[in-house]
Amino acid sequence: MSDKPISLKVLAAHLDLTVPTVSRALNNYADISPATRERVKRAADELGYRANQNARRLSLGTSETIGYLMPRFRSSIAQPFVAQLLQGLGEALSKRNWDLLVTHAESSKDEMAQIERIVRSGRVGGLVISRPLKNDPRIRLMQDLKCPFVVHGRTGASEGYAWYDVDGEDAFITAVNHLVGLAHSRIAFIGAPLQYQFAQDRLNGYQIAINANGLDVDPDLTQIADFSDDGGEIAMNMLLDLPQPPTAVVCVSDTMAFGAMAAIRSRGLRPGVEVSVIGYDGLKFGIHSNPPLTTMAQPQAHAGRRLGDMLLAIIDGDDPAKHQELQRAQLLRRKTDGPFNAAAQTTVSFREEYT
Amino acid sequence: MSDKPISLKVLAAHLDLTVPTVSRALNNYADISPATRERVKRAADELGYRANQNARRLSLGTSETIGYLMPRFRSSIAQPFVAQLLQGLGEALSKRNWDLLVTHAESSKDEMAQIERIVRSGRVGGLVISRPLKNDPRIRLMQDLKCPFVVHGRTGASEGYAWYDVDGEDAFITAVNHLVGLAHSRIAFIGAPLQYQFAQDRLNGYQIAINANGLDVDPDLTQIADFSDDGGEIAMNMLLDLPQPPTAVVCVSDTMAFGAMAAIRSRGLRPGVEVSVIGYDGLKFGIHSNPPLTTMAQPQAHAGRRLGDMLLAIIDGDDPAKHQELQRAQLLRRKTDGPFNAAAQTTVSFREEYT
DNA sequence: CTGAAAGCGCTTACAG
DNA sequence: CTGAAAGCGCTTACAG
Repeated sequence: MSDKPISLKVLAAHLDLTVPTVSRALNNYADISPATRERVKRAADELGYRANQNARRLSLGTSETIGYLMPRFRSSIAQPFVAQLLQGLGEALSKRNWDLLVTHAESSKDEMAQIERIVRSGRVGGLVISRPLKNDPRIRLMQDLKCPFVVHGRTGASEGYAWYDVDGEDAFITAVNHLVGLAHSRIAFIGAPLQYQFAQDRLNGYQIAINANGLDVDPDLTQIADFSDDGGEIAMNMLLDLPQPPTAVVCVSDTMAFGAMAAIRSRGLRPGVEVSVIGYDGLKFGIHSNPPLTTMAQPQAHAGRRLGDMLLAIIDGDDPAKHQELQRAQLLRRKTDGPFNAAAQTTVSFREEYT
Repeated sequence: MSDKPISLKVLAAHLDLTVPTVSRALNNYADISPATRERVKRAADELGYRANQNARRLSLGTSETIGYLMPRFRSSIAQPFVAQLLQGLGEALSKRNWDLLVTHAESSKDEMAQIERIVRSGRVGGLVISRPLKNDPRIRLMQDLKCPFVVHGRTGASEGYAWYDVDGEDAFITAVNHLVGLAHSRIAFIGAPLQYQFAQDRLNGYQIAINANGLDVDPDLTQIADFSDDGGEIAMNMLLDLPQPPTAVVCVSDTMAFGAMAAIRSRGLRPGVEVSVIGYDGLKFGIHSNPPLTTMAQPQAHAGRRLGDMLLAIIDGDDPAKHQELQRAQLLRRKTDGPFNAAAQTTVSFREEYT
């Protein structure tokens, strides 16, 4: 095994057969005698023959490749799960020997151009789109291009295309109810810009649960900030500066929750004691935060595998609208969800009033 | 813009020109009249023409794609920087419109087969290999296949191929010297299995610095464990169970350091007070650990970009041996490196002897 | 059961 | 400056 890859022509000559015959033998055509099929396969193995994919794909008219658009990130802490998602996708694709193409774009405009390019140039037979906006132009584009795709997340109008999502509304209802069960009544929400549908879904869940439990709907308790730990910290500081600060807060991501905890600690308060915090994502790292973060956990590797399977099925002709999968997040209790207590509440107010 | 991608043939017919002429116009051949070149380009834009890449690449005899082998991971916390590395690689490749193919493998044997397959099938023109073993069979394989590659890290014999690495030996000398400067004298090492060259390099640095400072070379102070937070925790527990436990520890990764801190805290000790801890990687997340982790930081996005640039240069014909780049890690002080103090030392011994 | 023909959609000498 | 020819390495009807 070495040097130039060996072509079908060379292999055929070596076997004293014709190129098409060898091709059919390798591809298990029924009309090839078992004897020669074996002979061909053996020789192919010995010579280390591998079909040239560019040629094969040109002939077949398919790229046997799917694309993944990496979410752009502001904060370097933001994407710990990309590796897991890619691994899951890879597993799904490898069953059929498809390739995974990863692209990233600097801006939304770049991204649109990028999509158009890789689709129209036949580089991919399908695309995975992450973290959609409420009204995401990429979805419209993919539909125009008539290229199969699957979305990790949902848009506002989630009909007519394939997606895999975790129910953020449900998760935040669960989180708020859990805090209410711990006797909290001033519960705040730290969110991300509402252009992202996931941010809206989670806010909806928060609001539904607040109303259902008959709690104050104080607009000051809803803080929207940059989707990063710094954003979480800033938002939490705003909340703690309120005349009547919250005793508990739910955050749209673990990363934002880490920032929120930093703000809480910096005032001499203890997450889970004076102020409860619940994150979202279930990052393994949350075990090591100070203190370990209670969170709504979602399984990322599973997401990758499902996304890959769905996309392949659609490429095979399935109706995209039939592939919509909603997972539920699970409350993962660690150390930042504590019971409300009046003493702590006083401490908070005290600090705010007299310092 | 919609439906079937439009071919050169259709575009040529539309323009009343022949296919080769249109091709040359699009590729800026000098022997095409400026007038028709413009006319062709305009039409191409209007019709949304994109050259079919499978055809183009078959004709050109190049895949214009490089491959990245995802490191396999035991622990889900282990790969927070894959996304950053991919982003850096993507940036380097996008300058020339090359694609990035990502693969993963279940086992080392699978990985070898995988490499052989994607290289011989012409799917990639080059490969990025991560986290090499001391004597890594993948490197030999790539050389046999005569396929350009670049290694993220180094093997034992690092000659003759291209690599980008951070100097682990130097980093651990720096870390140990820093602790010595804080008056520590019993300094432990928590490492990963020595089959990985990076694990060996970092151990070497540790040993060099221990000797250079004339400290005890107590073999019990060197703990090799699984490359994960759990591994770090187990190793730290072994160290704390020693008759004379260390007052400081250097860890080969931030993840292992997080585990070590968990072990320290679980005994009622404080990282950075009773036991100092220095990690390696500079994960942003370390800001949020308990307490914030002091670490030897390396720049990951930069690594991706450099790796991509080097590989492209080699594919263009550069001598691989000329592309070897060694970065230095920087000490990033947060809160886990504290001065040695006798009182703390007593506390540790006390706990161990009487409980 | 195997061979001879045609085509996938490009690019690149080679003519004129 | 543009056209007619050949080829990249496969696959798939179509003959025999």
